[in-house]
Amino acid sequence: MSEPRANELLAIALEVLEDEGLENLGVGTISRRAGIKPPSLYKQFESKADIEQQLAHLGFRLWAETLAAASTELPSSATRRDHISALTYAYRELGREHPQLFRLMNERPVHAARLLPAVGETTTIDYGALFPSLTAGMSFWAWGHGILALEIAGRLPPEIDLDVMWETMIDAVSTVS
Amino acid sequence: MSEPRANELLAIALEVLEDEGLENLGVGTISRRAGIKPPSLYKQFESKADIEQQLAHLGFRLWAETLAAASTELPSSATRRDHISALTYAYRELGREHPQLFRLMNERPVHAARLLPAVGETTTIDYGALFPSLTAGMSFWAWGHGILALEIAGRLPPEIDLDVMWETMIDAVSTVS
DNA sequence: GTCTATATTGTGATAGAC
DNA sequence: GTCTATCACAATATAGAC
Repeated sequence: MSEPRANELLAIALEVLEDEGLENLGVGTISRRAGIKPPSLYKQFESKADIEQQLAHLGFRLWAETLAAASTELPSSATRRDHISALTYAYRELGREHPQLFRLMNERPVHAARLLPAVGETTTIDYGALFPSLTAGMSFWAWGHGILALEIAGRLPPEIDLDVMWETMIDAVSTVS
Repeated sequence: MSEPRANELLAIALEVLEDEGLENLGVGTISRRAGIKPPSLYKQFESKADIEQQLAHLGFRLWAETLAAASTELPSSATRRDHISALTYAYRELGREHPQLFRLMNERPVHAARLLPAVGETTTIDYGALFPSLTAGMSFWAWGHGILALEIAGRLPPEIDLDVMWETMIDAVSTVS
């Protein structure tokens, strides 16, 4: 199921994902870059869907850990705005470093039952203290998600200032009671 | 290039897109539903990419016209918040009625040069009067886009209240100077 | 405008030998 | 863990007859 070799191959799959794009992630492209033949992949993974699921899992853990680190690294004097700002920029940076992984994680449904146990352990942020409600917090998350998704998709005109778009978000979210 | 028959086939392609999903839109599925063979499609369209581009074009026109209508239908006594609210709900409704078209339009770059002439004519909303700047307006658009994208992708937990997410957005956007 | 026939390429996946 | 060989499809696309 999860021999050491599987982790190597998963790292290679992640490279392929980012270098060649979500739609070109397949057993052919992965095995080619790994220097092996497609059938060899099936000794480590059950199917293509299995590979994608493990990549997504890896992504959710990366996101959770990175955001938690960004928040806990702040001095105790940090304001609520500081926390929102730090989380926002960490989120943006993750998306820019792993745009295709971001797509893999967010363009399809998530099977929470299989995912949350492993990810939940690394999530130490008290979102309830930061946002008026879970729903409001999710709405703000959708804002960041939307900016990132549009940027990654190449849907924003080149003349607009992305930094200002993010600042607009941070300002608005920070001033909401 | 654009005989009457092409419009019929484009309407059928739109049905296929919504019924079978963006990843299953192809010359096979379209021609099957049209009751013809794949080669016949190539008399009306240059390629699969051509079909997708025309579908996207149709989508951008639909969006522009529907949003313009939602805004101009308001009474002259309507407040700024009324306009934002009307635009938001129209946008949400469009995405819910055409989720796969929404994906087709937004998950890939847009070739503005080919698209904007036809769409621009139908856009009669003065966004400059509604939002503090073009960039801020785009940021708010990204918010709606994000909520819709996450809803369509099935990424939101079932227990959260989508209406409240949208209201959170409308409230925040309306109170920004 | 439609068809048959075909070309080309690619996909995910399995069996079984080494 | 790796390979060769193969399967079963499905994809976009073209040529040319009707």
